[in-house]
Amino acid sequence: VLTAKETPSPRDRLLETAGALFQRYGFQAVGIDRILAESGVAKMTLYRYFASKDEMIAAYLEQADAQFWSWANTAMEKAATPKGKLVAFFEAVGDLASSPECLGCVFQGAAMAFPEIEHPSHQIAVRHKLAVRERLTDLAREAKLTHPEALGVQLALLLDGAWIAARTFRQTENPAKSVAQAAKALIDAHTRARSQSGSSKRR
Amino acid sequence: VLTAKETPSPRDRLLETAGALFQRYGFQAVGIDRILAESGVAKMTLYRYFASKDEMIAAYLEQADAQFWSWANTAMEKAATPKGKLVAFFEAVGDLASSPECLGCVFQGAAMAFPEIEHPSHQIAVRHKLAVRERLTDLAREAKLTHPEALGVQLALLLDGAWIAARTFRQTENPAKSVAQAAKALIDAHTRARSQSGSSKRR
Amino acid sequence: VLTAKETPSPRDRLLETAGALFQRYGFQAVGIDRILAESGVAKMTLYRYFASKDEMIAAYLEQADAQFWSWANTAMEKAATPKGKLVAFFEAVGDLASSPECLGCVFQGAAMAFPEIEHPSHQIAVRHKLAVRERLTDLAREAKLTHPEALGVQLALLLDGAWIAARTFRQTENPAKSVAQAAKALIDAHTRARSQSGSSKRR
Amino acid sequence: VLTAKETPSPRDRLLETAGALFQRYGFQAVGIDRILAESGVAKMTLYRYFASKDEMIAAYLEQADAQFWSWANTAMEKAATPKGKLVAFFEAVGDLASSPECLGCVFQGAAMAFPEIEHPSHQIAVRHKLAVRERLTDLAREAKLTHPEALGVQLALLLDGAWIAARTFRQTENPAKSVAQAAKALIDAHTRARSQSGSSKRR
DNA sequence: ACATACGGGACGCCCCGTTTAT
DNA sequence: ATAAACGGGGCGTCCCGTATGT
Repeated sequence: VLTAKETPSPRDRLLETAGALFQRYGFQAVGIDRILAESGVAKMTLYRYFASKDEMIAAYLEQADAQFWSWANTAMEKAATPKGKLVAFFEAVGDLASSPECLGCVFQGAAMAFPEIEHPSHQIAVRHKLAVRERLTDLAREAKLTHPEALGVQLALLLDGAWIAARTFRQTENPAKSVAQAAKALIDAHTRARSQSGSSKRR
Repeated sequence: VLTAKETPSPRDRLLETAGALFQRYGFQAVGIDRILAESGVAKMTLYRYFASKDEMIAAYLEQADAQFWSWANTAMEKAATPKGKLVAFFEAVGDLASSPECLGCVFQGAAMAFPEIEHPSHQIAVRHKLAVRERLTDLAREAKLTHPEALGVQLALLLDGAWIAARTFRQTENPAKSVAQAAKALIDAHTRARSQSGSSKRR
Repeated sequence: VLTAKETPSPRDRLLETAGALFQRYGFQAVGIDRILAESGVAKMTLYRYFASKDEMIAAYLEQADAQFWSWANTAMEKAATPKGKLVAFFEAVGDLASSPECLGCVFQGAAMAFPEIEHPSHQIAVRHKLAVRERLTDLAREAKLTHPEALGVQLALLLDGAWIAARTFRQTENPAKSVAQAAKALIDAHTRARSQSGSSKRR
Repeated sequence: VLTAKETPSPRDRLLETAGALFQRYGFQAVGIDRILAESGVAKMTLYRYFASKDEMIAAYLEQADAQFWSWANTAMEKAATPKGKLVAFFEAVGDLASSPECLGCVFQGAAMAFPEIEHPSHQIAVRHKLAVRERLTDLAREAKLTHPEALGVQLALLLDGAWIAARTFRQTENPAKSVAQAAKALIDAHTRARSQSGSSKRR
């Protein structure tokens, strides 16, 4: 009934150590030797779990994606209505992104470190961002907000702005806390009957 | 009126070549040798103008900052009122960030590539972002919008979201175009007499 | 009369497989994993019989020493006189060393692969070579040849020259066949009454 | 008129350091990192002179071949007649091979370390050994000895026996000194008018 | 100012011999 | 007995900054 709980598997140790280093220093600045040294794992062990450093990065990103959704769902569970979930989510984002230990969004880091869109890790980042946008759009639709697709896109922009702000301004002048207010403003703008965005008349 | 323009100085050639490479591939992925090869400048020449690669990056960022303001001012000149300038700016951002040749914001790239906030290039990025926020706040204040500081922060978040989106989604599903609509919504929210942001009543 | 012969013991399978690989590719180029894979023995089993790869090599060399003497005695048995045994031995050596499947002398290989004379495997090689020299000297003495010690040394040199030639020239231009003629010449030189070797007159 | 004599070129430093290490420890036991550390040469410099470790080994062997002939010719110059040259050569070999600092023949080492005859370094070793045999045969022919080809082969066997003995027995019981006596015996055997070698019947 | 070389170091991927868990 | 893990090392590539030649 217990399955190897005292010592986490080398794969998990690798991903955990690598993830911490990647978040703090970036994918390119962290060499596998450092990951191995800090995780106490042998080099051959790494290459039996992952074919290359890039694959380890991809595996880490997949895991981070799952962890993000777990965190996001937990944050949204506290609200009952779709609109409440949206607000709760952005309040949680604002709290997290303005906390000093937040290092930003690893998917942004992956998209920056691997600029070629065909790169597997870049693709994972794109898929993650699209999924987040989709989720926001779905909530907007469930909340009967006007132009849910446009709102989803706008909220996604705001979200990414908060993450990059968290990384840029770590302690000082961190603007990420304002993301919740901005999100509420956008939601409110799509709550009123008279449309502002979308196809009303302009653009 | 300007002299010696047919042959740009080695320093300018270096910064131009390096800038193009840095934007496309990132600061870490571009080696000094490639910059030299593509610019046709000798290595010793580089080190007579810049003490190190980092200093060259810093010089490039300073130049990019000036170029950004030149571009931004040009975009805003087309409008007469402060509010119009804000809108014009975000429309220009939306056009640029959603164009396929846009590679995102180099200051974000610098902040990601050099995560330590004490790093000179990171500091330049922070200063740039603070200056942009300040400019947006000033325009909001000049436009007599409510809570100009809060609006400036929110617009800055939106702006960074657009830049990072431009880098992440290059061609496909690029959401950066929506930044103008979102900005207008936030501006509108701060135009109404009854405050939405800040401490009024909330949600 | 001998029991359990259909399934040789893991130890014997290891030594046989390892020996074949060592002879062909050398001690350093053959890894433990390959020996295990080709012999079908588990790794732990190997380390239950031998404390290390070096000890397995040593065990293989001891076995090869016994096999050498078995082969040599068989070759010499065909002659009745000590001198005849010497000649028969070198004729057998010439035949073997010039055959295409001969891979040379493993003791030479051990002496080359482990140059430190204190190394156990090097020591085994030295002892083997000394024993061969001693045997040749004894036969020379029994044959009443002049200066049997000197002749033993010279014949040993010739013998080693044949082995190394067998390894160097595998198929083409193999000179090892000439070892028998050379040995006979040296034996003849020590058959004459008037000494040629030793301190006769010159340096 | 002087061409960079104060500091030997990196290539020469590499070959000298590598040669000393290869002779003492063998080709496989010496890694390029150790060669670089002991020679004070950068890794990239090595790979600008040699495409691989194997090519460096081959270059070292070619240089060793030239040095061998220089040494051999010097030894043979002291004698006037072809037969005297043969004797002088083997006396020099005996002196060198029995000296404690002699580490044997690097071509034998190459032939053992790279057993495949197609391997470039093995080929160099084969060519070296064939050239030595040819030289001995030529001298035997010039000396009007009987059956010069057979004598050349036999002397070559003896020579290789001396080299391998020098490597196997370093200090103790080194038999290499006897190579000169043995060579003289073989030369004497081929000096007499009536042939000893071949098929006659003996002496 | 160019061009080439160099030293030093990091890194990626791989393999080896050995030990420890299952 | 299967299988995984581990420390250590090896090779080849790359990069940065300096030092030459010239």
